[in-house]
Amino acid sequence: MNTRDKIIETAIRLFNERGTRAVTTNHISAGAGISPGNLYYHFRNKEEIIRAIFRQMDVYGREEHRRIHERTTGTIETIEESFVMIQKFNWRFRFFKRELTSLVNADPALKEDFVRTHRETLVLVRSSIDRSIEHGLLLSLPEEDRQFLAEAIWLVTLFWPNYLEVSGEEVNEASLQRGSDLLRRILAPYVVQRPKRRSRPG
Amino acid sequence: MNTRDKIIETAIRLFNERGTRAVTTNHISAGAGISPGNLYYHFRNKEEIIRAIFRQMDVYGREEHRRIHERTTGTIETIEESFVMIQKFNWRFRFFKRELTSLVNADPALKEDFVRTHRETLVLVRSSIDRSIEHGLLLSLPEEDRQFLAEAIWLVTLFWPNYLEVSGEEVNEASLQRGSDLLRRILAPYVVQRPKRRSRPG
DNA sequence: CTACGATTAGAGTATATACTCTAATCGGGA
DNA sequence: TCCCGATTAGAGTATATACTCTAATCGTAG
Repeated sequence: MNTRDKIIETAIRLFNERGTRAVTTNHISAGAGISPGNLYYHFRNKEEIIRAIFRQMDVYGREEHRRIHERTTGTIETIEESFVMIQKFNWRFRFFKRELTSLVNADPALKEDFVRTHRETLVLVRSSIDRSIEHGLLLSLPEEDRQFLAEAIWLVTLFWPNYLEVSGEEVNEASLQRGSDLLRRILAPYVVQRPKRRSRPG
Repeated sequence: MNTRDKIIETAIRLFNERGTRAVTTNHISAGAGISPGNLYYHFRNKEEIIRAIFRQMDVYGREEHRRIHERTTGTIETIEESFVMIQKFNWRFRFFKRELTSLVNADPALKEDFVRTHRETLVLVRSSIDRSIEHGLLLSLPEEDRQFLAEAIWLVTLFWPNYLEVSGEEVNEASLQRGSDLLRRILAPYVVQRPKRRSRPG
């Protein structure tokens, strides 16, 4: 692993553990086993490290989205699966979601990048809904309702881990599953296959 | 206004403007027109100021909740009204919601306080749903679904301003209204008197 | 090998920031 | 009036932290 990547990996780890505030560039260089000077040879400043992490997150995220899109048939089960996949992916970058609002507020460049990705994601979710409707898996909905449904899904996906943390709940397999359940219940009324039939396997 | 309150007011203003990270205790004392020594006579440290702000928020919040509870008949309209009221109240303490996860993660005492309030609020929302069902305004739902509905409502209420900010949208009357709309659409399927007859099968 | 650009070390620095200390002042009761 | 505790001023300090500087070393093309 080259020095640049070592810095990024260490930063992700420390940020996840202690938050961007508490972690200094000197901590990162020490953690990566390099000198502060070396760190600053690769990054102009701390903000740039965070931006680089976001860019990596973005690249992985797009891959993830593509994978989800490919295997998604539009059934409620695949939507749930996608949620779980996204949460697992987010776990690696959990500090970012945790501090999301502060981070994007503190760095206009980062905000711009995030907003772009955010909008693209919303389009993806929306198109997934459209597809499900076309395939007769979801009830036909007017344009406006589709958009709102997409936003509801994305809001829950984006903030569920934060919700857990501020609720005093541990973020683990089980509690993430609850987020997935919540999503299912939000979607349930729109699923063509009668939603009231709650005798799933289990 | 006494010195202590002056400090709190100034801190709220500056935190809202620039975030807790960028605002120093010296900024606060300067902004309040007092000396740093004086500030530290009233508060042991910065964390204590934030805790004091939360306590104030909590007191106001409880009043607000009581008022909402009194006038709420359980119709979808009053639920929307409550959302808007809560958002307006939150606006005064917007830094707190913005940095919510970081703040509670950084201060265990604050976290404990917040979690308590959070749980109480969830109970309130839940009882509001129960009441609506009893009055025949919402469809009867099994226990589990009620709880999830309460959580969905509270999650959206809690994170809607954050969602707007990270979406690159301005937080204003109109965008807050969209949050209220979202909430209505989440609830719509459970409302007994169908709000709008849509062209949907069933 | 040599030259040389890329990389790295690590001591060093300017500044910021949370917080302290002591003396002064205020305000109200005796 | 004087006293005395509560309050306030504000210079001062220890520490942290982001970042710099220069010299050393590495890797590789010629």
